[in-house]
Amino acid sequence: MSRGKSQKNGPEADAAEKKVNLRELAEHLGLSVATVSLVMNRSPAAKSIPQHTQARVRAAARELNYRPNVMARMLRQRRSFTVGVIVPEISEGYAALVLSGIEDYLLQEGYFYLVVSHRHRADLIEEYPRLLQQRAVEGLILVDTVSQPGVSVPVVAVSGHKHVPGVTNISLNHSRAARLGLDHLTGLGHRRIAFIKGQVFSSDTEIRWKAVRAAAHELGVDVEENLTVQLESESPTPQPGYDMTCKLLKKAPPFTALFAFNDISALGAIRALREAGRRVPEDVSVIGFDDIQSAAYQNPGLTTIRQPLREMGATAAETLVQRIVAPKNAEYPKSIVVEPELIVRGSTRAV
Amino acid sequence: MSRGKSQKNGPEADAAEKKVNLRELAEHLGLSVATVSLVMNRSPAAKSIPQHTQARVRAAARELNYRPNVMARMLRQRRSFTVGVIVPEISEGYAALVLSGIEDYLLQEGYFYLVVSHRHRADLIEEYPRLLQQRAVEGLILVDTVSQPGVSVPVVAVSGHKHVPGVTNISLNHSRAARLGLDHLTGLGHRRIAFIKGQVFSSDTEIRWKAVRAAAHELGVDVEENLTVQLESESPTPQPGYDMTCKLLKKAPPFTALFAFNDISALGAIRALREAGRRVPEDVSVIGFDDIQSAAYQNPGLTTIRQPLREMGATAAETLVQRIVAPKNAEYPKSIVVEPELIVRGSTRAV
DNA sequence: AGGCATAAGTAAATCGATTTATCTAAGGAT
DNA sequence: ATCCTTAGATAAATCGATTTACTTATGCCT
Repeated sequence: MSRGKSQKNGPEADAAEKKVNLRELAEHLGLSVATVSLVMNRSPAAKSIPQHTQARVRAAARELNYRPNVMARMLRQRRSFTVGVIVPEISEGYAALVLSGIEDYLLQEGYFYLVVSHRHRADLIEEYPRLLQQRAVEGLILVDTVSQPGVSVPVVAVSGHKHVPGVTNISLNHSRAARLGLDHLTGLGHRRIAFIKGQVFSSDTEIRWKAVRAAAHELGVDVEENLTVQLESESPTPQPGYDMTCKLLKKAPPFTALFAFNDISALGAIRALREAGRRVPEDVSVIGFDDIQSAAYQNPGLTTIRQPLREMGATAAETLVQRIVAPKNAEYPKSIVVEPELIVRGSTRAV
Repeated sequence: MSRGKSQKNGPEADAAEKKVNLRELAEHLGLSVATVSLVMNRSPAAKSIPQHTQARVRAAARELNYRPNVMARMLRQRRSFTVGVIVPEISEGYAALVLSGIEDYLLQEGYFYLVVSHRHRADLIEEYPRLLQQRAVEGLILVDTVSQPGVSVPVVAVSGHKHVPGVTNISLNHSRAARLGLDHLTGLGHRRIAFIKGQVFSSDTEIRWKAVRAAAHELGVDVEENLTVQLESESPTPQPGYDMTCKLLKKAPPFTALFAFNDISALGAIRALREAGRRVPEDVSVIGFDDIQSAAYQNPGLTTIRQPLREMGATAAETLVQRIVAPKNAEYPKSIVVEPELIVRGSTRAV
């Protein structure tokens, strides 16, 4: 209470309570709703209304605390200034960073967004695009989600790779990413490298794996079947990475480095290695992917391939907004590629 | 393409393209819009309409792929089925988990939510409640955000502690939490315990610190001024925890345990301790707070006081929805308290 | 035959803005 | 005196549903 604002501290405090609509404002002014609306929207048609009247209108609007009803405006303009965002899960590093980039751009442009997370349930992946469209979103951003939305609004897919009509894909330069990672490991003298592939449902799994094999081939590194495992569970925690590394440690020949699908699984891998008595990085170097916020604060700090996730989100939002305001059949980018960056920390070292 | 669905696979595929509205549907049926609306909404007033006609209406709606326009419905019913959520930051950890709980409940009840993050900027904390209300949200959830929203919709504050009219606070039993943590540390024989307090803007900082001091007093533990530091930066990373632990290591007398404000700062603390040559947990035990998802996968695993963040989010959403549908001046809970849990992992051990 | 119920459905108001086409009065030109 | 232009505004349609208060026809009862 000590520093609380008083609840009623002026004439406008009362006015703020009751909502006044355009008609009431117009009556108060002795003008028509049309005039008031034109003035409030600074419409070009308001040019014939003298400055004096315009000022009077705006003063009254402020005084009565007039706020246009968005639902009415949306209905009339057939625009919602809302976009839908579909993510697998909010509670993990990847999506949270992308969302934060999306938000930055959208709010600044006057849009809001509705988020839904499908947790890899196929029925929800099917249903949510429809549901959001019924909610009148003007566009959709899919984050790490493979879907054929039968939609009539613009769609931008972050980490999308399929060419689908109506969809702009934002993706990392995976060839370069793979090359960065393997260059780093081979540069440190590693030859026997284990790999953790992503879950089948992750949209980057396939393309990244292809890129890794291509890069390995270029560098003359063997990608051995029995040094390769694939994440399986849907858990957004490091657990799947832990599980698969345990499996690797059981079945696999010795290896000196591990290339994980992402940072989260790298954390699980490090834990499994430690428990098996293998030190990181002394015995095994581990490299992750993404550069989530806590990667820098692991012990040791996680060497990783950074994806510019926040920028990818912002770019997705920017592209989507451009497509929303563009004419119906305008051209649009089918694909936007962003560049990775190698972040060297303590989890990798020379053999 | 190989497993893509065909783009046009039936008569309804075309119908799905063009939007049909209520009037058109009614014309197609040779009925009035009133009748069709009553049937589609299963309104009690539709009881006089024979089953046969009702079936006909629904069949046509399906066939023409009729989807009611939400904006029109919202306008008429003066309901948006949307709530606003204000968080400091959509990053990993705290807010992400709470959001995920909020989403679980809201979607299931047919609500959507708009998220905004203020990043501790005072102007945004002021502005966003207003902005969201102009967007016609029916209620507001504040997550870890201290604010006096001058609002006319129900508000639920997760980790809110101030008694503000119109606000329901959801908070942890901090006395018990502090007691759990200190019981654990003293049980392990620790007496010289360092503390990291939260940032001044964090809504839990004050109450948690009071609780810690009270618990320490009960247990006969000294809380020494020069073993206490306070987080300062706004960064959502472990950096502030790192910085303050460095400071602690410089100025402070020796200590055997560290009680961090949250898990994120505990990670920074561990890094700082390591760099100073102090092993965790051999030389210093570290206990965190929150139990974020990666806490279990630190090396060592982080001992922490678990807040049921997901449940807190779900409870916040549930309470808010109840308040939204309740009559205008109904009673509502002023405060809901949830219980913490001690999670013992590898970062603490006996002296 | 007259009165009343009921079934089946509809007309019209309403939510609150936006926007186009139109109106009036005053001034200027001829 | 008449016509034209312009400034200053407004009436009314519209967006697409919801919902209340009716209407009309039919059947039943006495």
